[in-house]
Amino acid sequence: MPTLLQCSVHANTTNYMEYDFREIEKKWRKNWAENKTFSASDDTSKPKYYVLDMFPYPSGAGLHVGHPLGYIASDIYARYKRLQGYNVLHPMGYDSFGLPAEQYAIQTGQHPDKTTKENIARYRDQLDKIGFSFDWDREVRTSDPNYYKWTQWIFIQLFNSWYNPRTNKAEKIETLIAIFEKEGFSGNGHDILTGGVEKNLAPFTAAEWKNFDEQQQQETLMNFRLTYLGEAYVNWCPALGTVLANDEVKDGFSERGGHPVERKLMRQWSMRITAYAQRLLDGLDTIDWSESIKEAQRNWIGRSEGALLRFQVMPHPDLSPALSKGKGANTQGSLRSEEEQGSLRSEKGKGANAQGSLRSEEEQDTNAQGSLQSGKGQGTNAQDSLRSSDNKPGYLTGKAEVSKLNLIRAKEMRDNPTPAESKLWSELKTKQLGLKIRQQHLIDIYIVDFVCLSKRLVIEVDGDIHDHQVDEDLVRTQNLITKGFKVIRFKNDEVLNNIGAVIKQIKQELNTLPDFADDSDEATEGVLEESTVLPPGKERGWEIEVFTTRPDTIFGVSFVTLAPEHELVSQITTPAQKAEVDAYVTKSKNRSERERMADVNTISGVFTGSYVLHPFTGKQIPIWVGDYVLVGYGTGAVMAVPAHDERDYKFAKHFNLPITFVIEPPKNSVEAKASPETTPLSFGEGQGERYGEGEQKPWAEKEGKLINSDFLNGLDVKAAIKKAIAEIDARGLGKKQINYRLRDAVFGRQRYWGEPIPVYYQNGTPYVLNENELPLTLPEVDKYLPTEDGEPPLARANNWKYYPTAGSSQGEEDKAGYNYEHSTMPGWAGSSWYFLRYMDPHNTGEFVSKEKAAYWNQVDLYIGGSEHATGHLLYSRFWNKFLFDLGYITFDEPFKKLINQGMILGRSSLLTAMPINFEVGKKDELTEEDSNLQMELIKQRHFVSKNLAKKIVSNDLNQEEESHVAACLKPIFDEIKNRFAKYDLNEDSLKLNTIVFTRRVDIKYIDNDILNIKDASKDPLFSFLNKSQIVPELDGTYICGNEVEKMSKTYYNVQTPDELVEKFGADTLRLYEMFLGPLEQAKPWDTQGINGVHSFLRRFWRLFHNSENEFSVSDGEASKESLKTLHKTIKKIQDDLERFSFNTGVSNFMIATNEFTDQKCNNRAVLREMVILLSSYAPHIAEELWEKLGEKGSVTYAPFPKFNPDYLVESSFEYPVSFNGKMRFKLELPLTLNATDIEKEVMAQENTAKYLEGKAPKKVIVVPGKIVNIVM
RNA sequence: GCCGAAGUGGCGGAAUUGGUAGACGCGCACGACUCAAACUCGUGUUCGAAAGAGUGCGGGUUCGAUUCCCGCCUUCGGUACCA
Repeated sequence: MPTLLQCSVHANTTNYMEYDFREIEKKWRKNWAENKTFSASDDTSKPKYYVLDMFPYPSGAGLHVGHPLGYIASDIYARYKRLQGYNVLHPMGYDSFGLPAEQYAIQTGQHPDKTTKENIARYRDQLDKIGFSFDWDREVRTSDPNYYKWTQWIFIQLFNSWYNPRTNKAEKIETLIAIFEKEGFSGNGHDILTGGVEKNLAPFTAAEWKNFDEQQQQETLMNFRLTYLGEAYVNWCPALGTVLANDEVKDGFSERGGHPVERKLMRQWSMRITAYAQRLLDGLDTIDWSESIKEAQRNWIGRSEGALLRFQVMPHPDLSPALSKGKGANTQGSLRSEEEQGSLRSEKGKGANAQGSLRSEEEQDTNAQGSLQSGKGQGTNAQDSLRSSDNKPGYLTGKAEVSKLNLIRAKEMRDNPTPAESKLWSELKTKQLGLKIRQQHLIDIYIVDFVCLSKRLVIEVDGDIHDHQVDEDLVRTQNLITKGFKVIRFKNDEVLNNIGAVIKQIKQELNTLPDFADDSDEATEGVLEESTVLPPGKERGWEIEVFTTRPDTIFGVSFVTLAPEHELVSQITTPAQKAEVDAYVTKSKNRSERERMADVNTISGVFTGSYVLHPFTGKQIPIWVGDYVLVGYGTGAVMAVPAHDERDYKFAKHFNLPITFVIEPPKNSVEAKASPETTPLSFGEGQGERYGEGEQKPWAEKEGKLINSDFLNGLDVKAAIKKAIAEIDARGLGKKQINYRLRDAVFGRQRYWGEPIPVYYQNGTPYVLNENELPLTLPEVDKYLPTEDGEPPLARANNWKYYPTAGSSQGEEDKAGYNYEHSTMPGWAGSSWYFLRYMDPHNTGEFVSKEKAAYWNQVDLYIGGSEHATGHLLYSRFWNKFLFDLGYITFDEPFKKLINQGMILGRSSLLTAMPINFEVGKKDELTEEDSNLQMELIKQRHFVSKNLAKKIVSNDLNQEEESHVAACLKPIFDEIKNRFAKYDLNEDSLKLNTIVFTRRVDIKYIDNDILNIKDASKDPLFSFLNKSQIVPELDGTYICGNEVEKMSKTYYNVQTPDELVEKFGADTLRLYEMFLGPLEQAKPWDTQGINGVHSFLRRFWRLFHNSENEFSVSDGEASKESLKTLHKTIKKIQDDLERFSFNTGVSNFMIATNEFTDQKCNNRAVLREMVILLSSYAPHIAEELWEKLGEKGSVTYAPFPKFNPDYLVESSFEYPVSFNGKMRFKLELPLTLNATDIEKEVMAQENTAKYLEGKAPKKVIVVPGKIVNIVM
């Protein structure tokens, strides 16, 4: 071996001519590459093991020592599994689309592909140096068309699929079409609905579906596709010119680049991840991930169980008829976020139809519905919503609330009048009044008993009334008044017993009223016959829909709060409140997310002037607007229960709104939790309602007994929730509901450097490409910037259009071609399925073959940073589940075990920077120039070595140090004395100011905390050192302080692996990174310790060599001690690997090596096993020694040593003898002794008597083979 | 605020099921080798002079607690008016 005798860099003495890691590592890197040592075979007869690292983004900065930490751990494990005989898949590739390369391209004009390739080359070079056992033949890059062809293909599969709740999985869209053709679609209640987004889609019959034209069908299907075009509020980043995913935004700024982000409504491709919310939640229980990541995902999905509850709005008489119109507006009430967005857009449509109060019902109905429907976030605009009003079901239109049942009931009402109604009608229809009176006539949304349209007089006969009917009648009356009607009421008794007086009163009323033209004869009657259907006896005004997890507190509702963006706000605000509400809404909308976040404690809100009716008590409840309610969650409206919710409580306090306690905390809880501030309340009858008494606090816990709550009284919270939901459901006020915080994922980016979305538009309708037209490659553009009219960069591409291939049935437009989608896919697209491509990276016919996917299956071990907790790790689970549903793969979860490596923190070196003081007596006489100079000198920092600085601050200098510091500062003080003497310089004031600042200095100028002043001051970055005085320690060294913080260029604390590999070798680096501490923990980087690990490898090397550095091992029997050391080590190493405790693994190698050194063991058989053990941690040195031992082939595939416990059997044990649990001395005893004998032996000891101090032991605990404890 | 993780020498950390606290390494001190330095090797190194004390703090369970239980404090990570 040439390496053996060659001198290493350090080897200028014979003593140190040994382990030449540079030669060894170079040699084996080459050997592995040439022999493709780590190539994974697809030999399915062997057991497989899949070890994966998180996909790196090849940034221009290259790797620092923190990056390879996880790669080293996974590599050790992969190599361990190979030793165990597994067929190991351990691939690596690059997530190579992304913003930084594009930003660089914008700045420099360089094609991002070029910079990306350069960055990858650098990454590869760095990775190669560390000796990873990646199978590079399987490398994938997301920006490679051969790869993104399949990303596009998956997009198409998602587009062509929907989520079927009946089967609870994704299916081809054809199965949905089959359902439409057979059953049609029956609206809200239809169980093929998913996700909630499309729930307001209008019902249609099978026949109607078949009659839809192409566009209508496409629009309808768009409601169900798993990737769809829709309008959504997005995180828009103006600086980057693109939208960002929620997880790419941190505190209102972009994660990459730190630019401000704002909310904006945009037409976007989205992924219906919400369809999988429940399965993504359930799946967490089946995988071996850290609890913190699972918890983060659970929070992100944010499931909450509760009830959807409708509150009827009581329109205020002051509300203008035009505004108050709109039956449609109430039917769905408040909306989810997507809907909300739509409602903002639909204003136009709404305004357009809301003209007269007496247009035909049908028209009103459908228009209002249509405009509302358009808000369903399905990528429509105002035009669409207008178009949709022709009542053709598309995904925009539809009437949700009309049911045949109601129609029948309405007719029944008319056909079966009460006796009183019947009696009155017989009088009125005789025309004795001289005016036309109508019976059971529809006005707006109400069926009135009788009406004279030409006089606008409504005559009502009340049945048996009870309390809350009064309130409902009040609403009805008020509503009719706003429509320009006068309402008179009679009781049943009056009609039945005194019909004459009733008729007389009616006549009087009619005489006093002016005439109106009765122009609605046919129309209104017709409507009544055809489509007007109302719930019996239940009039409807607008409704506010709220989501609550606490339906049990329904009787504690004292107000309802709407989000400022809520669509009903503008409609229900009374004229008196309008100015105030408008101002508030405008202010809230303009507040940035960040502002709202920073300002959570400021309570703000405004009263709308309107009320809702309590669904159970009929009480009036004020409607407020408050920005503590978020439009994006639930329905954008809350029922406020201030007594049992912190935020509601604060709001109520602030605006002095009633607080009604409805839950009495359990007695013991109150006592336990009571503090002066939370004095238990007295919950007696009549005490329920309180107005802002300071000492009362909300009780938000889910325990206690219900009070002041009618039918819920006495129940505990859990039971009350159940009963409340049941009652809400039974009375048709709402229903049980599960809500998720998870939003659909926006899938488009207005950027160049990403996968093109394989879609073209024909008449505005999006179509996906055919599979054989993939990949749709990224076109060339002149600039990587948006066009002048704000289109994404892809719009710049020349003549980049879709020309249908054979098979498409297109017409004239063909020649011109169709426009492609101009946005590209987000960064997470390619990384959501890459783990599958590694299984079959060169397959040109499929994204992965079924057989290979079945064999390689789940990733057994996945290592990466926890920063991907809610991004990548959620999206890839989603895609995996989707591909599983479609039968392409056989596993539902992609990553079986996940380990998050902790961050390696940098250790920044800090200079202690101190300013100086000096005062002048004649301040006023300072020239401007000198005054400036004084300021400058005072601002100037001087750098004092750490230990001296400490003493200066604590005024602890000795004589010698004092004069040393003075000498160091003399030049600057002399200068000051010269310059400022004439201003009556106060020389006593000339000293260091003890205010201490710090300044970072590059760690490359630091060795063992000592600054290399000479080199550092030559660096332009630290030229300030030249201008300042430097005060070193007495021995002339300058000692730096240090601080542990993130490794970053700006902190000058970045340690690259390259330098360390150069200096110590890859094996040392690998061992040291593992040795630092537990893999999952964050830990500071400290280069000092690397020497210890390096010298361990040298000692290990020396075991195989004699003092002349010649390879020398003995062939005889190993000593008993050596065998014991070996087998102890085999066991420990294996145990540590199994529990991913790599740091203790390294320790155990050191311990073993120390022991072998002591034993002077160079036994071949023992050392051979040690080489195999070490090979996963330090593969280069292991290969070299393996070869020297005369073994054939790579150590990679040697069998892992077998642990034999026989070698560890001991005949005696050194018992620790404790007194009261405190170990005092040790005693070696044979292991054959039983407890009684051990006790006897211990008690016989002199030492025992000494520690007993003459007392008799109370008890002696003996655990054979473990411990002796004497209790005194 | 909520959720998660963690607090052990001068430093990184070990102690796997309740059984000798501080393995291993760094640093430091001393010694050997050397003209000398580096390297290497050896010895010591929780605090305390000692008795003794000691794993963030205060309690508890136990013969025995870094480990289990209760209550706090601090640090780090995630998340945040989520109804």
